[in-house]
Amino acid sequence: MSTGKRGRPRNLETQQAILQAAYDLLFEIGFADITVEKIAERAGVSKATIYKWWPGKAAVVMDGYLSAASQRLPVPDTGNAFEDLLAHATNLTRFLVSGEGRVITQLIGESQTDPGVADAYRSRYVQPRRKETRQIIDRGIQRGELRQDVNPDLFIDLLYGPIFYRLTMTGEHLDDTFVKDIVTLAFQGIGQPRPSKAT
Amino acid sequence: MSTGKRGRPRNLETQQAILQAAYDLLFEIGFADITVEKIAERAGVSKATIYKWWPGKAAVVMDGYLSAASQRLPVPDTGNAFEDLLAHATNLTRFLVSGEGRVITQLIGESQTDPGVADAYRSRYVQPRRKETRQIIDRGIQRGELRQDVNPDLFIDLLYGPIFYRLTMTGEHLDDTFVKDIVTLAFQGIGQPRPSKAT
Amino acid sequence: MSTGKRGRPRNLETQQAILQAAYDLLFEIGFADITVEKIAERAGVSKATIYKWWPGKAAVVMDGYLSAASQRLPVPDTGNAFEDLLAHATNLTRFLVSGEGRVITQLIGESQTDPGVADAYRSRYVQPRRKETRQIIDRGIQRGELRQDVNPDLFIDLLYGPIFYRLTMTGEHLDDTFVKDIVTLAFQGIGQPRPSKAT
Amino acid sequence: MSTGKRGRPRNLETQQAILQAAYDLLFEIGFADITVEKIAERAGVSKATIYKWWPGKAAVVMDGYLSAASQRLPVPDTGNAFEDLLAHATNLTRFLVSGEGRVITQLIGESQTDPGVADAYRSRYVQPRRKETRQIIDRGIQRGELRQDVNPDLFIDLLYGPIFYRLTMTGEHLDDTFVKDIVTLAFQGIGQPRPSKAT
DNA sequence: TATTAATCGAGACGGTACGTCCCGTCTTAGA
DNA sequence: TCTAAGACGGGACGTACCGTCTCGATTAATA
Repeated sequence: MSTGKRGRPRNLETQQAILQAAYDLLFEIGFADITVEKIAERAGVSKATIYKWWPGKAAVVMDGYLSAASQRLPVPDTGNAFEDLLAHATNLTRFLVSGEGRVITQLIGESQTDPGVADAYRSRYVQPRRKETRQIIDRGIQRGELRQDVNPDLFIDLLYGPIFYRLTMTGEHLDDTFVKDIVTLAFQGIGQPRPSKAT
Repeated sequence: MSTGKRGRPRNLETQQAILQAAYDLLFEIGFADITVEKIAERAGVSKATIYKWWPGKAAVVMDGYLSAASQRLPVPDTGNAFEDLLAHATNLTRFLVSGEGRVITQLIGESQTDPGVADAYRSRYVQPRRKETRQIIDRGIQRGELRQDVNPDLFIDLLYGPIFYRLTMTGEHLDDTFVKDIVTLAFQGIGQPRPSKAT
Repeated sequence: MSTGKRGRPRNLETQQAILQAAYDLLFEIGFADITVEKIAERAGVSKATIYKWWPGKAAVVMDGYLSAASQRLPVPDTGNAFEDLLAHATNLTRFLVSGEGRVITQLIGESQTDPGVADAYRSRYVQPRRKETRQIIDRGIQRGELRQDVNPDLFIDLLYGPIFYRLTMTGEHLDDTFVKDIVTLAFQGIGQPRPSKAT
Repeated sequence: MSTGKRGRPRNLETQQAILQAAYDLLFEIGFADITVEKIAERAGVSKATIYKWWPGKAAVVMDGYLSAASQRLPVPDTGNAFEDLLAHATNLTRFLVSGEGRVITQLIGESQTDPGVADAYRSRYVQPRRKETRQIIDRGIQRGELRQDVNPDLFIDLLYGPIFYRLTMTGEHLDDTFVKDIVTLAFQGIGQPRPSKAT
């Protein structure tokens, strides 16, 4: 009875080399200038091997990035929701504007056109990050620091949306001050504070 | 006296035909499948003419889109900032999720990689839209409906960031309900309402 | 043990198809109107493949011609040098003025400008032909019919030079009579015959 | 009559400038690399003007060469046909192998494909030269130094054919020795000298 | 131990689009 | 009226990658 495991097994090192090469190239020459041929050459691998396991350049590069970039941001837990969210958002922003995080915009860009890439990005990057952030928010809600009458996922959109909006669309400066302003504003709301509600 | 206008003048119709062709193709086959050759063929124009005036496909297509898409969103003025912003954001969102507006994500995607395209997009699309929105906000501030102690540009980031965040990154559903929720939340803030602080 | 034959081997049929296509086009539309694209299309081959093995159109066409045109002229051997040379020169001339041989002038033309083509033409066409002719001449010398005090290669220049001179430069009529006249004259010399020298 | 710029046919200067530019370029970059645009630019003339008077690059360049290269070779007249022909052929050869004359091969090459160029070359270059040479030959015939029973035009073919044959086809060395050998051989014939015919 | 099946490097190949160059024509402004 | 400047449609150039396809060599599990 055959287990279907005949033949030369897939070489793990080869896959690693491909992903590593894709990752390195992402920083060295950028997504747009990457080609499957360059990945193959740097990995010391044949093009056919790459096409055997991935549908194309975008998939390899995204896979390469997601595999390597598992260095999670720390999830702060100071006992104060505002402090935690501010710290987290600040960390994220510092990462995004660093050379390291800069490649993310390119992958976001590609994912606008390539559904496979978009899927991978969302399931392997966005969702996990949201889960982390939910921890902070849930703690804040439990402690009564955050509203309880609203779907808390919206909090994430409201806090992180503006950051990515600047990053990918307006191109305006992204720094700690901006993050602090946005987080503060998101906490307080843009509406005029109710002047002595109970009056 | 030479006006510097020697030689056969640039044919305006030709440029129009090119931009129109690029625009049409954007909807018919999508950004990724557009080629300069297809634009040239459809416009009844030679490739060289296109390359004479634009550096490449991305530039033509972006130009074609921005030239055609001058159909401005109406800027509501109901006398109430919340209503105005909600209406405006809702209109924008409806446009973005329509077939018409869907192409925008592709251009945003491309602009992540192509600085020229990003510049064009920001100066000819983002900035004008922000100016419109500033009118609403300024009116709201003057009427005392919106905070006066914060840079009002942040309001825009807080309101519209989440919409584009969903559109381009999380891929989650974008509908009127979400917009209403976000606008409402942005007004109130995510923080627990101060329980009659002054009491 | 590796024979250094890694990779997919070069497809012989492909090369044949390219050379054949180039050869056919030479007769159908002439050298000037040939393009690499036309060769590729007719051969059912991609342009890149052609450029991989030849530096350009001229090289392919010349190669195509030389590969196909190995139909050698017969080398007569009647026992008489004059008869042999006359027959050979007549055959050559008839060939040159035929549709078949007419394309040669175009290749000669191209070789004036393209050193690679000139090299190929000389080593694969001119030299072999000269070798053939040398056989006739050597026999004539051995039989005492031809001068023995002169470099016999000059004989070839003297006999065949005038034929190509008419063909490529003066454009005057080339026929059997002319060949006979030239061969006869080359045998006798243009100088006044020594009037009974020994008298 | 007027010496100023008034009423002076400007186009004559223009024509000269075009022909001069074509001629210069022929030496500087060679026929193959010449373009109408380069001629126009160097002549300070518009392309349209060139196309108004010539059908294309080959025609202009050939015209430019033939107009400039009217520096005739001297036609020697020593009283001896052999000496005259040798001197003339030597002069011609020296000219042909010089940088100056080297461009001729390129024009001969082009004329293999372009009938207009071939016509111009033959009527304005080849025929005049032949006429000159006929003078020498006619004198030789009258003096009894050259055969009288043969069409003297053949003499020219026999003498000059080999020179151009080397120049354009075999690519072998062309020097004074070769010329002397060929002229001598053409005088004597390649056949074994008649051993005292009348004996 | 030999067979068999799969992996893999190398690289040829058909194909598509690139961005450039030049062609030959045409259109305007200026002398 | 002639012509320079130069826009334009057209066509071919030679290049770069795409994704597919042999090859031959390698590698283990199976027989």
